[in-house]
Amino acid sequence: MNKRNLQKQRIMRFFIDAAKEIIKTEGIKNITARRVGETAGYSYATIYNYFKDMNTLLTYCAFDFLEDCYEHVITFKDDKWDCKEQLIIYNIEFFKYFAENPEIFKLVYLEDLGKIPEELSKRPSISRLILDNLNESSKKGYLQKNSIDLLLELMGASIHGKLLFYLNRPNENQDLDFVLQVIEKEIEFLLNNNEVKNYE
Amino acid sequence: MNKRNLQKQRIMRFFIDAAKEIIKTEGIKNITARRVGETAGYSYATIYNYFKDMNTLLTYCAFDFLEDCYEHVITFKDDKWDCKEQLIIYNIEFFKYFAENPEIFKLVYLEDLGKIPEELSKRPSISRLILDNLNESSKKGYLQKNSIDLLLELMGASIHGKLLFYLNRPNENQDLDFVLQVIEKEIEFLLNNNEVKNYE
DNA sequence: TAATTTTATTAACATTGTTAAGTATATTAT
DNA sequence: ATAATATACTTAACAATGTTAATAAAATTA
Repeated sequence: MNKRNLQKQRIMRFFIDAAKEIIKTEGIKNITARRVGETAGYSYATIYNYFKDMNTLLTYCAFDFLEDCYEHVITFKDDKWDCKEQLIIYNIEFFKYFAENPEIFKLVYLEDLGKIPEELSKRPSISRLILDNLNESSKKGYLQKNSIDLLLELMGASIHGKLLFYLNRPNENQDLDFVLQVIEKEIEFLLNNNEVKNYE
Repeated sequence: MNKRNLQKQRIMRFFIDAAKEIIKTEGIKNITARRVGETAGYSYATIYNYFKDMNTLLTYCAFDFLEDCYEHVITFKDDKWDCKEQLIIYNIEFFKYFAENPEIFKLVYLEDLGKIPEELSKRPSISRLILDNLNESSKKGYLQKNSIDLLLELMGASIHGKLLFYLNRPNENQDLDFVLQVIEKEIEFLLNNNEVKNYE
């Protein structure tokens, strides 16, 4: 019976959207089953008819946010850019998305969500976007082909590490624009220094 | 009255050690005021005579663990190593410390500890250790002097990002030895590719 | 319309961090 | 040494939380 399923998906969506809204405004620490229920227009206990527990609901939110992030970044894809510039833009916009939504970062990357439902694991990923770019950059001679994997891993780890420091170290109080500049410089450093020497 | 203070420090230590033990064994999610009190040999309410709240106690634990981590890493300092090898060893041992103690990583880097008491902010830091090494590596010609800051930042962000993925992605189930190899390769990549050309 | 299944709510429970009130212990003054 | 006082600790209580069970309401089917 497919109608059943559609209706179920819709109600789930109410709860997910309610939870996302609360996370963005009140923060991950202040989300409660009761608040989600109220915002969604249901009793708090109804959540448990649709999600095993709060953690499961939060996991849905996390993957939803990841998709939102992808949508944000892909907005800045433009063929007018040279692929090195494009790579920098991807990284900067990715960083900005979470820098402007600290609570989303906390949910997606810092929260212990436990086992992830398989259905959620396969979605369009930014990692793929960067990989494609690195392949193109390699063709253009910005880096050696056998460095692609290493650079993908290195850039990914680095930008997440930076976000971790930027968002979880209230004392240090880093300036966003400065961090963005550092990101740009690092990427230029990584590509320039591994440029294929054509004259060899 | 200094005796008072000494006694106070001692009781605080009981609670801190109790909390650290619980975090290591039961995990950060399963620590409760009541358990800490019991393990320390006091009532749970006594904690509040020594710490403003649980978060403050956890913050003390976090900085204590950071010191333990430093102690662990410094163990592997040895003049027999070339400074590039030494740099790899520092990074690998740092990674291993948290890889073997996931709950410590969660507390130190992922937990939202709020404002950090000033007294805790100044401790021997691994970042300093790496910086010294990079300066030495630069003298030996493994990298250019004006790349030191960038590499320090890049390596630091990268290794924390890797830890984040390694410890918070139970589905992906990465192999520790493989990650350690990647770390080694990345450092070699970063130093080799920026070697100062002496013949220029 | 009656019977049944599905969906949602209310009430209750155990656990949590934290506080206030009270009790024991140690310190000081006489 | 004993009374007065300050310090250290505990017990009891509170409100908030996630979750479940019992119950009511609504929708579907017969």
